Amino acid sequence: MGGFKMDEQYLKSIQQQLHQAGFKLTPQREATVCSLIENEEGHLSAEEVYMRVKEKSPDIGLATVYRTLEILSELKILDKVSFTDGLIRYDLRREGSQHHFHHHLLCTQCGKIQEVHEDLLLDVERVVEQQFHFQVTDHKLTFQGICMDCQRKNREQQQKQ
Amino acid sequence: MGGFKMDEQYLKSIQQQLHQAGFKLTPQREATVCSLIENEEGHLSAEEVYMRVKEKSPDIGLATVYRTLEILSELKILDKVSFTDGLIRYDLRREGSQHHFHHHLLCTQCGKIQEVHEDLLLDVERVVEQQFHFQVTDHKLTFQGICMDCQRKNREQQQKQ
DNA sequence: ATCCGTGCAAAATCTTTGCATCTCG
DNA sequence: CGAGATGCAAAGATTTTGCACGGAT
Repeated sequence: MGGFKMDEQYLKSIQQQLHQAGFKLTPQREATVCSLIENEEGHLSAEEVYMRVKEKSPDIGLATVYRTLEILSELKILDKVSFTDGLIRYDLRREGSQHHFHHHLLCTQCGKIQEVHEDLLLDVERVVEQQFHFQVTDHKLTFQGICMDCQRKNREQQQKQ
Repeated sequence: MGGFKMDEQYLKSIQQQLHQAGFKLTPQREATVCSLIENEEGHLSAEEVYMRVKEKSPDIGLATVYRTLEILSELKILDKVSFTDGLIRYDLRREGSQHHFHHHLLCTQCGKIQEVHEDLLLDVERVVEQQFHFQVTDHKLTFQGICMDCQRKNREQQQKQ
């Protein structure tokens, strides 16, 4: 919506999923979904989504945002994630409900979170199924470490000294 | 400590780590650590730890349990984890801070959580480091799916019908 | 008219903090 | 003895819920 490009296709697809599940496409829900798409990979908390939605639709209530996020989670359009602070954050599941959730790389130095959409766990899941007889349906994987930028900064810092 | 076997060695090691980090060895802290060891793989919440500690040491306060859990987390004796409910749960890190955190298998049918102490991510970490230039220091991996017991139950259920 | 959705405010949870007192080392 | 730890209660923070009203079919 706003100035920069909005993934209309994706928005429509989500609206369709809401509709097919019997939910109405209210302005509040549309505004919430738009904010999520505009901040894709932003890993926003409920409060952060609320603040962004409120810029465009000032009359919306925080409870409505919570209720919408809950619906979107149930429909597997979103996944709830949580990193360093205890806050629940919401992450669009672009891969769809039929694929496994994407991975995250969390930099413990700058806090940045990078997404990995390639599924790196196919082999590991085979081991889990064969060795532990556990039938995998999904996964959540986060690597903690130092991102490329911080590695570079750290090297530069060392050279100065 | 109570009726069943208590891992004295592990308790001592944790007390030593507390001591070396400059913390006092109070009865409350000992009771908290004991409850955690007795309920290893229990993935207890703060409230659940509190209730268990209170059985042995009725005068302890919930705030003290929170403060102790926070200290143990900082010392990497515990890891905070979170599964289906939003609650923060505490998981003893037996592998120590020098190894990567163990994996979890969460059964979405019965809610049981199984631990996998073998590190299945060595190859994947190599890919992450080479392909994404991300220097991995730790990871958190949870598989969702159906545990062996539920698979069996489901098969038996199907045969009846 | 009916059903669903909404905003507001209150309630419910979970967690942290301030402070007087106590205790380990 | 003194710094750190504790218990209690109060405050904070986050999330859920109750309820009357509103809007679309």
